[in-house]
Amino acid sequence: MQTKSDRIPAAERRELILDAATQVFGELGYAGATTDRVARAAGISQPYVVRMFGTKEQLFIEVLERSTAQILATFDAEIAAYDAASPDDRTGYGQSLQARLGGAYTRLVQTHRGILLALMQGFLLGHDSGIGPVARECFMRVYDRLRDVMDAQGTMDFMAQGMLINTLIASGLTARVRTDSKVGELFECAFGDKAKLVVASVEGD
Amino acid sequence: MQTKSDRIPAAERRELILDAATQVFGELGYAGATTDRVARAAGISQPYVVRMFGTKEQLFIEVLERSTAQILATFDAEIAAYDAASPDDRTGYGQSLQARLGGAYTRLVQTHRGILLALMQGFLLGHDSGIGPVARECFMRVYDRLRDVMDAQGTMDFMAQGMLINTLIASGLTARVRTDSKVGELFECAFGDKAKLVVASVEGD
DNA sequence: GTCTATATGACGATAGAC
DNA sequence: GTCTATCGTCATATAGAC
Repeated sequence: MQTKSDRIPAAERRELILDAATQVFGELGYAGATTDRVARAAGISQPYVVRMFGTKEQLFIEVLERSTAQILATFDAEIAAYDAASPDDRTGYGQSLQARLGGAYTRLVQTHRGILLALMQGFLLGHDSGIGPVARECFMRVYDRLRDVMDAQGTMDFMAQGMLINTLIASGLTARVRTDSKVGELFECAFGDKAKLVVASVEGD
Repeated sequence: MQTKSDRIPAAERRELILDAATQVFGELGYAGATTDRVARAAGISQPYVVRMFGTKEQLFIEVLERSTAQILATFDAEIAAYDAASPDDRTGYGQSLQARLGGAYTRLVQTHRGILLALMQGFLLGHDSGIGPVARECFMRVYDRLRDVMDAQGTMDFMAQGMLINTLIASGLTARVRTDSKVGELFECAFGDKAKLVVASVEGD
């Protein structure tokens, strides 16, 4: 199956594997996912995945850390854009910035759902002595960054909505939006005018 | 190991197994849990667990359904108590009832954490063709019941906070409440004056 | 009603060739 | 840099005794 042109640099291969692993772990969870499924999603053999990351656990940890970094980068960009747009007006800071960050999260749901789901799967693994500490650390990194630009209650509300959104996506309720009016109503509340966009993006898996 | 006095009626044994399974699945997730761990938590042999429920999947499904029924019963009791206390005043319905239901949820966290965590684990399994539909159904049953007594936005907010709380518990951040002031602050927002009580109850696993 | 023994399959990880 | 082959472990489920 292997031809000469399939050989690519390790650093690049790492990223491809991490992309695949983020998707697979996000969908199946840590225990539910297999290194073989990750390998197939990345188009390589199972032992190569293990060889490159040492263990399945280490791979998952790297997925969690990369996902967190990506979320923070997304938020940072939004905050920077906000600061650039209104460098003088610091009074209404929290309100409008919160809306911007919400929009950024909604965009993340559409384009990089895997990183949100993989993190969510990690959060539910607090009991695990290897993964638990990493997952908590990731959670707190996100919290801290948001807390820099919002008050405690605002941060709590923002993250709560994020967790609900993650749950709605992970549970697959998106597929019911058109047939169940109650679900549709829920999505309107969670995503506002972006609800239809989000649902469409999730359907095109 | 078995003595005559260990033999108990099947119906009663079922409940004991379901109790144990709720705990184990809540902590380790569906894929991460083993029927052997459930069996040990219930004080019986692994094959007996399988014999009684057919498959691990079926056991998990029954856990999800029982947990949902327990949550709904808790809410129903709270709603009934509220109706009894103020049968005439229907104007301020939503506001105060919401606080009551929040209190009920907080009590559930302290006394029956497993049912919330097991459900949460189920919600993240939307991809699974056997469990996914059941989990979505459970989610919607809770949503529908709350929606009967709140508007859509209120229901969304309530469930969002619930999902955040579930995540905080599952991730094990409770253990950090005393050492990390940022975490403490988060819990104050999530649980208000009940924060210390909740933390204490979770620590006494 | 409950156990022991075990068949069967799956998964993570290692060895070693190319 | 990547594969094939394979080992050891563990987990679900079955068979059958008590």
